[in-house]
Amino acid sequence: MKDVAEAAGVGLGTVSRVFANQGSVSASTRARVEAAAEQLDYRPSALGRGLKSQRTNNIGLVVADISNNFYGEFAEGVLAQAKTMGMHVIVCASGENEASEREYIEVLIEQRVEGIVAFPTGTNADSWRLAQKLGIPVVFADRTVAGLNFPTVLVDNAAGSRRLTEYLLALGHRRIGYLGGPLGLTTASEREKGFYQAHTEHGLQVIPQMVVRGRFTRDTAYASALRLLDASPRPTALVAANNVLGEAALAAIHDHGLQVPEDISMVMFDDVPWARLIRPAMTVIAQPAWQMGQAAARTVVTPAADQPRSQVVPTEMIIRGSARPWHEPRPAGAGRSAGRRSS
Amino acid sequence: MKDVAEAAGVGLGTVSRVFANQGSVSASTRARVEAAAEQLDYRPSALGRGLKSQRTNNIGLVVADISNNFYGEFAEGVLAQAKTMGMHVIVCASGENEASEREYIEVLIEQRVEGIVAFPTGTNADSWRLAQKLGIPVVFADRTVAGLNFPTVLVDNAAGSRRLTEYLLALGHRRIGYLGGPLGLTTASEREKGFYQAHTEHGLQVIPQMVVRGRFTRDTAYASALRLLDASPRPTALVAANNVLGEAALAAIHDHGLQVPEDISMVMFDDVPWARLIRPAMTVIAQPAWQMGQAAARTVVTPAADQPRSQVVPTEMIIRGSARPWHEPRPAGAGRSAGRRSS
DNA sequence: GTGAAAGCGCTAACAG
DNA sequence: CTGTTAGCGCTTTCAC
Repeated sequence: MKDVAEAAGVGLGTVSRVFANQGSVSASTRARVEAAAEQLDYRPSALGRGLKSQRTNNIGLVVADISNNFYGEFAEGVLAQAKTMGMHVIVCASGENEASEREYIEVLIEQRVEGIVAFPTGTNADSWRLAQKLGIPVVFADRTVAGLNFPTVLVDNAAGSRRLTEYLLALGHRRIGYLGGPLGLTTASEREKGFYQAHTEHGLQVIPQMVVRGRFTRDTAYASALRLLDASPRPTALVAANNVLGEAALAAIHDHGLQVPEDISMVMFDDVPWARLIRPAMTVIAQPAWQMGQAAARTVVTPAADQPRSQVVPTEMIIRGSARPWHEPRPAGAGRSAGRRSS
Repeated sequence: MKDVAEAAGVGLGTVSRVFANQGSVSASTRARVEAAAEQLDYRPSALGRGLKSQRTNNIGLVVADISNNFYGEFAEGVLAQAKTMGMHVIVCASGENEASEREYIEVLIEQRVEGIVAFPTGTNADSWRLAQKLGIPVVFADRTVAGLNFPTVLVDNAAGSRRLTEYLLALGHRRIGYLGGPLGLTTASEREKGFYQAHTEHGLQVIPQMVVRGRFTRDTAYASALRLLDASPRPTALVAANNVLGEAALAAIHDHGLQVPEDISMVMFDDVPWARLIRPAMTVIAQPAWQMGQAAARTVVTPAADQPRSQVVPTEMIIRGSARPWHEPRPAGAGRSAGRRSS
């Protein structure tokens, strides 16, 4: 900037005024400054500005895995909203790992971001509290952290899995497998709760071996799915608590030489692209990931009036063809399994 | 920091030394400083440090659409590598839009990032040149920009689509549709070139109506796919130049009441999750997106010795079940189309 | 309308 | 080993 000032033969302040576009500068001076800047390829430094103004125009985004379509859509929403607000986004992938998450929180604090949107692992309450204490607005997406009353953008997880389960129950299924996540994640525990609720409402009991929990990540999901399929007797239908688990379940089903929905019915959370591409397409609870990201970004930069306010966005159940009615096999029982009849 | 110094009863320099972990500080002083910092919830400011040291430890990543699994995987690779190097990543989604890309380049320059990894739209050569001139290493991924000899991480696009096309040709197909991207993207033009090469090598001519170009984004892909399917006679097989186009093609095929591979064979670029989940699974050219991201991030922070060096990563053709042999229908010609026989 | 000067938080060089 | 000081690039009074 100094160089520009010298080249234009003006003071530092004037150059600053030209670039900050405030205060008043005569047209001719402005032109001279701009010419000099152009000539020198000058670009203002966000560091200098940030240091002085105590504003970075940066926000942090902490997701588990950006290659997961759900987070990807969400991130697109955050990015889009950030762009309209002149904000930039530092993205961190925690891998659902608590230590990693804590490190990233520290990083973002040091970066003096003006807000953090995160899918929290469920722990690190102290780190989150610290960020807040240091004046950084935090918005949680998809999940919450025990003991922290932060603004959140959530979906009604319990209702979602309840609807999925009820749908299967209404179809006649009585041996429904549930592929869930670690209970430390509120998302996982709530979805599991919905699964139980649906059973209870129908006066039914959940069969213990029918509930299997893995991590919400690719590495362990397949093994969990296998465990469920190897139960004896095998479930006639299956609820997957998110798209990663659903993907693993479908792969495991195929690897067992089974077909959906002929041999086993299946439904899941998340309307990812492949849910629409497989035949028959998968019945799902669709979460508006992009809008959630947008809402979270908006909330985080315009700190809610006073109270930590939470918003619950609606989900939509999209019925497609991955589940079919099930009837108790005739006593004169035939083949190996069930669910062969269409309605 | 000043507060910490006062609270600990030491000078600024000492506090700095404690946190930068260099110079020597007596154990007792260090302890006192750390206690004071702890007490005050002090966290060093990356802005202050950055301004002084002229290093931000930030890099920029410019992708088209982070919700596209290919970019998502790539981004994961970048993030992972960045983490090991103590770097943080500002992610920008250009939406394949040139003006947007230019803005982001400006932003990243102002942010004083220490490197930019980008999937360039193919234009904005001047902006890229500027970044380089200002001392910011730039690495292009997947594509290049005309007139710019920057380091790149590429795959052999022409070879990939050539193999895909040859495979179809070897299966007997003679009316192969090609769903490609805008020729401004080197990725798109090279893949299209490979399609032509394969035909030429077989002494065949590409049928003009069989080549359709859309953008590499969701909005127009479906319409392009439709155009191809509505050609008369319809292609007996189809090459999609990336996963977005492939997704659109498959959706269009389904919407036409057609099946893969019974009614039409299909192959594509990108081994996305759904390619493995559909039945039969899709034959693809797999690009090692994660590794490409990792390599790009590594390259961008450790500027290649001297020369702009490019690396071409290997692709793998994974043959699955989405294409089948085709034979000319018997002269005593029957129904509407072809490709009904299996080998 | 414009220049000069102070200071944001930090590091590095230099005394002590 | 530690305190002091200057200055990174910018904005923002405050005079003129």
